Amino acid sequence: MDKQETPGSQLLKLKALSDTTRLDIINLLSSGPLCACDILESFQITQPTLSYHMKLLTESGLVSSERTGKWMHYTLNCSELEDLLGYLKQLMVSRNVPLVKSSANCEQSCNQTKLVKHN
Amino acid sequence: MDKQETPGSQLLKLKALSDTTRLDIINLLSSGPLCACDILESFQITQPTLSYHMKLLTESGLVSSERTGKWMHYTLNCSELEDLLGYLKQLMVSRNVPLVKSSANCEQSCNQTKLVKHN
DNA sequence: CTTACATATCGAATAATATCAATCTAATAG
DNA sequence: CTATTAGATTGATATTATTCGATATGTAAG
Repeated sequence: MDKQETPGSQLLKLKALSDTTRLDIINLLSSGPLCACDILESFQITQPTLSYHMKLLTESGLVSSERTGKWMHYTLNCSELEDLLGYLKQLMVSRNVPLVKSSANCEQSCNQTKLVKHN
Repeated sequence: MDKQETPGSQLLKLKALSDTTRLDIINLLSSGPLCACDILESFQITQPTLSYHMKLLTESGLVSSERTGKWMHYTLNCSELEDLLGYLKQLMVSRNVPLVKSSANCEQSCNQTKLVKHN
């Protein structure tokens, strides 16, 4: 019943990155760790909203958090980003493994390379 | 008023990839071009739904479409994927450019590297 | 021209996300 | 202990995405 997650749950990361605010936060963190108060200043959002976004980012693994006294420090987790990169990179290596069941309706024509004409 | 797009509109691609169905479609296409009818067979969705997803994928640039008679052929656009990869990769190169305005409230403490203690 | 088939679009229903004000918790300072 | 400050959580609401049935469009075949 669970949604089929891509290996290593890359989908979660992609979801985390698919929002302007969060992508901007990732950009900020790419320059080094920051505490929530600093991140908050860069955006026109309220503190609860930032907290919500940081939760999604940390849950995706892309960002790790560490408490230092009252402050939360957020760090970009490069190894998880690398994993995502690896996953996406692998999509570009044409695997030539027919993941598609042979077609039923347009059998003799579809499912070939683009040069094949449909009768 | 427009949402600020990341360079080259990578956000659109990330949004396109942030859905299980679409990510699965991309996976299918990574093995080679396919027509809509073939893609449709791999999923438990209706034809209009597939059409909707293909629209998002092509609008993001990640997939290009070509009509051959009645059939639509969809092809993974590797160069656009490469662009996205490049964008994400660049996030891992610590730029050391302070994109954050110097903090106002926790001035003397936050906004430093993680080793700095907040007094 | 009519039919059949592949895909796209429309409109409406539903589900998932994002946002905020209010409140809570944890940590430090006094 | 009390007050203060940084963040998290909650509940309500607004916004956006996803999905489908119905229908439209485009293409080829008869």
